[in-house]
Amino acid sequence: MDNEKEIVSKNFIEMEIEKDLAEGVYDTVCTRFPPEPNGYLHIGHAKSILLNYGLAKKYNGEFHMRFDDTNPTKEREEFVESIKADIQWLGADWKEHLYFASNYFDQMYEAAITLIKKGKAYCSDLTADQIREYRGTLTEPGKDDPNCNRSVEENLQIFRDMKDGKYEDGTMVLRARIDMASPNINMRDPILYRVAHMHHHNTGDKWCIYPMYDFAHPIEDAIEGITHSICTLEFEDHRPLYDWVVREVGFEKPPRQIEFAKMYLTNVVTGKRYIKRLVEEGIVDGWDDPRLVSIAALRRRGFTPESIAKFVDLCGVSKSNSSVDYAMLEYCIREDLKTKKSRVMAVLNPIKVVIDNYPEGQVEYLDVPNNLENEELGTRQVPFAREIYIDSDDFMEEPPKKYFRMFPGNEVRLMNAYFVKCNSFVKDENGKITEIHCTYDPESRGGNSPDGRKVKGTIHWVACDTAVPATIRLYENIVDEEAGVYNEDGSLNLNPNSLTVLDNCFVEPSVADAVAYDSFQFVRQGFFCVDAKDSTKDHLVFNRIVSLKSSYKLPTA
RNA sequence: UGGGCUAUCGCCAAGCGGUAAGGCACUGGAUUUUGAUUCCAGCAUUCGCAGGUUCGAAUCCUGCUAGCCCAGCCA
Repeated sequence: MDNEKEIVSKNFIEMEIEKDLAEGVYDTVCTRFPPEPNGYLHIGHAKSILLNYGLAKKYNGEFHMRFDDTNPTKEREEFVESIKADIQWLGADWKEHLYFASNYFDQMYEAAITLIKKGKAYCSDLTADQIREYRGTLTEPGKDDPNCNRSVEENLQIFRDMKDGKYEDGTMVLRARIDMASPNINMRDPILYRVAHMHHHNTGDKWCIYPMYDFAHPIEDAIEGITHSICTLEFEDHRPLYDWVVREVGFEKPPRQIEFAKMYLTNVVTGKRYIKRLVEEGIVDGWDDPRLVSIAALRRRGFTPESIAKFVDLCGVSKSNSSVDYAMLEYCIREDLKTKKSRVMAVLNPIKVVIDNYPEGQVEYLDVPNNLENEELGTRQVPFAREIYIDSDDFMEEPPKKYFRMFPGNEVRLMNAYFVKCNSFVKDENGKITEIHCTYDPESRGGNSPDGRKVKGTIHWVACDTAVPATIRLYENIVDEEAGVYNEDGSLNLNPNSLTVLDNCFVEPSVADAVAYDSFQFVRQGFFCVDAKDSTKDHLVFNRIVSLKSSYKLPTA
């Protein structure tokens, strides 16, 4: 229509795809997300997943889910299940296209035979150390492997023997014959197959030789009819080899590899090995600890799939290494939850307030809209009584200028309830305020006064007798990557504020009906998510997703 | 001292020879039953640096500089 204000520019990958389509290089688009099942997915993977899925969708193509399980030493069934769950949660639907690289081992084996027959691959009994020496260095060319001129027949025989288990691990490899003097180290006769007598989670003990990534990946893509094989920048140097493999093995309409920059979040640890250590050392309580940025952690912390999709979209796709502000992620979840979720009341640091002129023992139920910006969310009944809790931040004995919450003599609005005026307060022997006394205006029920008088402040509250006790955990990101995840002596460099537990909180009773993992906006305090892991009927546990912007700060001067 | 890639506002990011989009963050001001939201305004005379070509360059050329990646029988 004519209200298309947003002119969304295409990213460079879309440009390439459209060029390929226009030039007839490919007729359709087929993308894939090919993780190795060796850990949990994190926010960085979300970008790749949503990018590949989005591209397939945009060009009416196919999106494949494929486990790149060519190295049994690192892979586990547990991870394939968690990865599938995370991708489904993100909404990337692979339909019937779920694949395992290990299911192509036969074709890969045949492809290797083809190369051997063409004289493009040979078997080598050099040790790992020798292979490294022969490879040369970044600045010096390598030397030919003494095995490189073995006859085709002999290579074929040795390769079969490798497959038949006649060689021990590390005693024989299959190498591609390319160019030991190439300035690109990846082209210096890369290893195609290694021997590993290992049980594989999918193929069991059928194989004792396993293909290397550089050989397997292009074949996997080609077999599935992938058109655009999108990966991260560190594989740029591998592209010539990728192209070499699909060409020499003889695939028609071979896939094309395109690389983009990984996404990093500022001050957040995304490295698998660091997270692994945090988990193993018990610093966090698992891969889904809300302080981490694994997909599972973000889910538990309360992020929605939509918020992550928006985030990925906002970040864009490019080839320059970058680190996105965490504030951007927070913005996305705020945007998403803003109109979708109920806005409920909670008191994080309670102070008791007694409304002296409210009848003792009376409880009335106030009809409260769940979200003023979204009428579809309806209303709920919130009990009001003579004794309530308010947040200690919402009262000051001696307020500074421009403080318009509760203080002696000031009238404020209890949100959706009544106007109240503070008359006095009680202190204990330490000078701590223990109780506040107010009077309310019965005419102001619902939060408006018939005489039209205005109040500056609106504060949240919870009736004492019906309040549900809660624990609220305020998570900060666990590690400041800029300062280094680990110190030089190996000790952990943790953010001391990574977890603050408030265990004397109260929330309004309607929240107790919450569904697991549902999120709420607590008035003034920000967005929180019920933590299904630790909540009970009578005691709710919340994780904070994000605080609202610019809360009131006391003037410094 | 080899090869590949990247450099546009504090952070992302458009731009592809015609005179610097947008978002986040931030700062003002208006509205407001959340000091939120919404709204309106402000926010790069300049595109890593230095030359050159051109009527005209962030965009083309040359030379620098900085950062990232590559020497796993990992992916």
